[in-house]
Amino acid sequence: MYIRDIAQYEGKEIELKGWVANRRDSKGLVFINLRDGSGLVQCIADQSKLSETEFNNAGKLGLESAISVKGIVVKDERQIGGFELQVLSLHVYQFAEEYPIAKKEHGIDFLMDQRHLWLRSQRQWAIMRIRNTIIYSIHQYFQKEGFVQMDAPIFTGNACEGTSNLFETDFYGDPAYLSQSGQLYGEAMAMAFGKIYTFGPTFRAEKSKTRRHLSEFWMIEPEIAFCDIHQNMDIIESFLQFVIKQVLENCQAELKLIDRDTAILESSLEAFPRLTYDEAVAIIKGEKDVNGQNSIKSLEDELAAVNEQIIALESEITEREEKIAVPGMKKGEINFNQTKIVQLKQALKDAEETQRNIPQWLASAKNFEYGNDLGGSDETVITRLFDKPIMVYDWPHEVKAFYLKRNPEHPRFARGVDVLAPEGYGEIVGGGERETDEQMLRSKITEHDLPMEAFEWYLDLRKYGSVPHAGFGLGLERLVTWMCKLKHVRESIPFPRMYGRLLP
RNA sequence: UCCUUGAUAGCUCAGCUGGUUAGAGCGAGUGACUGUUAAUCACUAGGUCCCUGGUUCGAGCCCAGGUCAGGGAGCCA
Repeated sequence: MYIRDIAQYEGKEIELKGWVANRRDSKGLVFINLRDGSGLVQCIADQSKLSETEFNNAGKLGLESAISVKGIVVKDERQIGGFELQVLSLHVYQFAEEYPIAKKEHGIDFLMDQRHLWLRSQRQWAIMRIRNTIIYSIHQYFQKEGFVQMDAPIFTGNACEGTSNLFETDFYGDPAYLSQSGQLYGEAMAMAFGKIYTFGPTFRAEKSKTRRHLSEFWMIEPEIAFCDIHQNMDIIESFLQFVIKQVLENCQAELKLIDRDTAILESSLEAFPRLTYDEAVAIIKGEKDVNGQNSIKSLEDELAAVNEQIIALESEITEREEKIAVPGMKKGEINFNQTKIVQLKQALKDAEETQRNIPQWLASAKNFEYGNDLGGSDETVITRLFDKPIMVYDWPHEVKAFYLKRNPEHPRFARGVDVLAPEGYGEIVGGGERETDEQMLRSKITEHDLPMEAFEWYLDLRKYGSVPHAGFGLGLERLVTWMCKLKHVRESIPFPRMYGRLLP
């Protein structure tokens, strides 16, 4: 019996097992918010309906104590799920020790240290359930489209794209690296099965400290034989839209719990704009407007808005501080104002950080040098102008991986495609059409200063039935982060691994 | 690796221009209250002011070096 099914049992007696998410008492009454992993329900322990021991135990329950209760389900519109439980008997599995996560705001470092417990909180529960729906619908999409799920190795002997820093391990005395992409193996498997996808962990040893990086994350990499860049973009679009639709249909409650405004998810069900690199650069530099919006001007407007917001926050803080300094105010009102002041100061800190960042982004956008890869801030700048993901394709070949095919009409462009999520989230997918010509690949491998012998098996794929093919890599955590509109990827995975974070 | 912001009670923070015995709220403990939603009210306990060195009659506050953390750049999904 789980809380999520409680509506079917109105007026009936049921048994629930779970943890105490909150407890309050009053004379003769104890209110217990019970959490069982499937949902939350308030249980009322009434002195007149319980034995003395049971009632005393109810009053002693600390947060996260484990209990089971039997009782009658009663409809009550005031409650979270619309129902509450009138307790008839209560069994205690364990009285929990003092729980470190208080019913109050905490700093991120503290919460990350308590990640094993933080996962129990409502917001994390909602995020992880959305993550689960995303994973499930990814499999549903590919399975219904006839893709075969296959796994690329995690230990590899070579740095596949020769770019990222890899984690080195000892493989029976030889150096081996943790995989940073299953891409090349995906191509081999696609030549065997036509359409495949991998879904596995990926490792990057970058000392990145930003809101979009993890050292260990999950990547989905489909690879399709007989597919060009445009068909590849069609697949990316229909795939992402399927996932978004599933989340919208199945996670309404979770989205509401985390206050996700779903307007952008809904508009993402319309066709994604497809821009060439040249068009994207023109937009970033402010040479070309989008829907009447200019990137440079919108940044400047935001900076002005942030400046105003800072002044407003500062004056509200001063005002409230002066108010509580006057003697005679009731304690409850002082508390309320103090809590408010703490929140306002946090908002002020965030605003000041934005205030420091925007000028850097502006400078980066204005001085963007044609031919470079888009930086994190450039992605932020461009995606703020759209209400759905955008696809940028045909990149200068120098900035992209060696295995990408050239545009046959304009060989200075490689047929890569990046999908940038809206609302400033940036790259969630990177992919493209692969080079099919063996000699071309050999010269690119030499050009990138990569060890030829490590790629001989890969080059074999171009000797035996080389065909046009394409694929892409989706960063699961980045998709979860955007869809939940999280501030940081670290909240999108149960136990994040990042620079400086190996525990818990 | 670079730029930037920070570290004070279990947690979130205040602490003025360097000045006597370092504060609040939450949490914990005790008590009051029969409908609470982070309940409320009263009382109690709770401190290596990140570390090392320096300046000073005097340092939580100033200076130097370090550690850890937040944000950004680079790199990327």
